[in-house]
Amino acid sequence: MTKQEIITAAAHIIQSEGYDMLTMSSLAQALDVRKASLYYHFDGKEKLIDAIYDHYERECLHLGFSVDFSKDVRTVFSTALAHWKSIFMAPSRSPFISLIQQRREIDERAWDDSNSFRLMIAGQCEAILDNLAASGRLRITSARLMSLMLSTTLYEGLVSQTIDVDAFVEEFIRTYEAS
Amino acid sequence: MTKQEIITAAAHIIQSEGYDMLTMSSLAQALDVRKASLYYHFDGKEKLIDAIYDHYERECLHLGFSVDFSKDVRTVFSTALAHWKSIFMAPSRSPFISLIQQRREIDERAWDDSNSFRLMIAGQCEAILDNLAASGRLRITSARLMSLMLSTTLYEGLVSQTIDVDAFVEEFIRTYEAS
Amino acid sequence: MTKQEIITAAAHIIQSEGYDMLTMSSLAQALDVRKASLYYHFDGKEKLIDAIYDHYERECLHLGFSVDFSKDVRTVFSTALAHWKSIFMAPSRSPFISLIQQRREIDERAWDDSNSFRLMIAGQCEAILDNLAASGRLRITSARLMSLMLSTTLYEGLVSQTIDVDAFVEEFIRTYEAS
Amino acid sequence: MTKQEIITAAAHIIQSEGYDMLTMSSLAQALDVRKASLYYHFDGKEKLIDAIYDHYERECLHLGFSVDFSKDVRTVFSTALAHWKSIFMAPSRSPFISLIQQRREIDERAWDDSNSFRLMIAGQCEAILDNLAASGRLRITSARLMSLMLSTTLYEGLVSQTIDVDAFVEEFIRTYEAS
DNA sequence: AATGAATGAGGTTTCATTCAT
DNA sequence: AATGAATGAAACCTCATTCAT
Repeated sequence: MTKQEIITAAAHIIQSEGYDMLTMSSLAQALDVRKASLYYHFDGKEKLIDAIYDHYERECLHLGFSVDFSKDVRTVFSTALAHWKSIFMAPSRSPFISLIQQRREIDERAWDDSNSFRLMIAGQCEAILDNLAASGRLRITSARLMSLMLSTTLYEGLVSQTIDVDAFVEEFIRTYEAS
Repeated sequence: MTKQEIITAAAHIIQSEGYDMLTMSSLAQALDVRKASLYYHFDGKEKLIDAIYDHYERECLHLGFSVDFSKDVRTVFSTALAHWKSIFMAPSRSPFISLIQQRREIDERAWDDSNSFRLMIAGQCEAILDNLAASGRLRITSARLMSLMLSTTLYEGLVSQTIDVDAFVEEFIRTYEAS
Repeated sequence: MTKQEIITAAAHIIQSEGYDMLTMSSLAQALDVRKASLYYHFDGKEKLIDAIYDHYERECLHLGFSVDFSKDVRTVFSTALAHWKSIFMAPSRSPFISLIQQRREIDERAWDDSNSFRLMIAGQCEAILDNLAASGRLRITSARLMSLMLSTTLYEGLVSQTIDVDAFVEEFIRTYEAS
Repeated sequence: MTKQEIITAAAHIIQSEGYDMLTMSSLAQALDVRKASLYYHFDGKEKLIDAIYDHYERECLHLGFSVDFSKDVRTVFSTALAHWKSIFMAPSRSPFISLIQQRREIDERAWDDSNSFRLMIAGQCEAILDNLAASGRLRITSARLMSLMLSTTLYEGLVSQTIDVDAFVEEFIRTYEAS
């Protein structure tokens, strides 16, 4: 059992059963070790939680991203969308998204991470809209305003899965693409 | 001490300290009664939580709303915004918003309520955009798409307070108002 | 079960099994209640220990004492000795003596209490020697020096029971009594 | 790391933090090794404690001592006092004194060692008083009684440091020296 | 000679709950 | 309507110890 495995198992419990169902007991059971063993690897629950944040922040918040704006509108968006999905929906990262959603209102750190994600998407949306509008491929009145709305909607769709982001983006393109 | 007072106190703890800090002990302390007294009013914690949902759902989800579309664009929006703010930010209701935000991923009921709010705003946004676009006062390509983005952004701004909704609406109007 | 009973039971465990054998479990067992019950009466082990000190300090450190110096030397000493024995050896107080002996080197409070007892005996010894020397019934060169030695020896004899205090006092009187 | 170093480190923890703060963990940390390593040297905590007693008993209880009674009173006492201080206050031995003080009421062995020290001082005091009284340099009624009080007071002063032994001895000499 | 990893036992504490009063 | 007293379960954590390497 490595620190890695413990962190992953803990994150999975948080995602599947909820933050307050993560106990040292449930975690030990999930890993098929005894409770005391966990304390060999982490100096208590709080440190473990910190390590979860540390791990996933390293994993998630430094993901590079580049778009080739010379490609057509649909390609630009689908590239970006694939990137975002790989962050928010990939099985290896979604436990973290679930964590910060659950704890946003309570943990400062979850709040900060949540905002980092928002700002990341917002910035990337703005870059895309700016570029595509400037090159006349998208008809958008205010790229700034639109990128706020677009990114908020995408973020919400990606994390809560109440919005079909593929359909939404498709409709967005159809609506704002320059004839 | 009435059921009402208990519910209110519980909701305040959830808002100010987080859902998992609501314990029968902390609640009793907040109300300055002994723990056992709470069991006279509620048959256990689960029933109490149910009662919190019951109470606030009655409070929040049946709030009527009517807009006089003959008024000018700015008035229509500011009326709607005032209404939404009264739901999401009024001290008497914000504890519930905090609750469903915290528990959205975990409690089915919080999830449902959260979606009800979303759908409510979405529907009202769509009605407004439809009407104002139809009467030529707003230049919007697709009222349906725009109301999804607008309502999502407003919802997010109202509950997380990371977006200045007043400034956002003002900019929205400036951008899409028909000259 | 009253706070009183808990304190007494705890002190008895400390005396008979040693300070570090006092656990919430052993205490609960001694009182034939469940561990959790103890927490109804005391907010944790530390507070319980504090309460033990509080209780016995109130019991022990305010014990009045008066000697009738008109009585003969032997009577004066045996009165005083009876008084000291009632403090250090009475079943109701000896657990506390045992506690402060065990913890003198570790707890500030035990150290302070231990010194209070020493000073109490020292003061009373000095008063006795002063008086009996002044009235010519005891031949003592320096009452101050002798009361330091006498009180230290008595204290040690009373708490550790390695010295037979009765025999010691008898010999002391025989040695220093004015012919 | 040698057995010696472990014993010394353990004794220092006992002295500075208290007997119950000596754990295999704290000891390993103090020595900057892993817990398991300690078990290479000692078959468990109990054996380690035994070794501590063994070591310091060998160190302390066989310390030779001789006084040249032909020297003057002050020299005799200051020689003896220097000897006792070297036992009780020397940095290399004081941890053991602290240990037996802390455990006197609990460990048989600490109790025995404590008494050995007492008896040692008592014997040496009696020898000194006997000799100096016999040679007329000290005016003492009963050397036996006085040596009990003197040794008890010295012992207490040396181990608890609540009595200034130098000043005490000086006053003792001034008081009982033959004019 | 040392240690990484694990563990059973037992420690302190908190939780929701009950029940007689 | 309220509460004093108690409790089983389960939380977090520490302890001494073992064992393969």
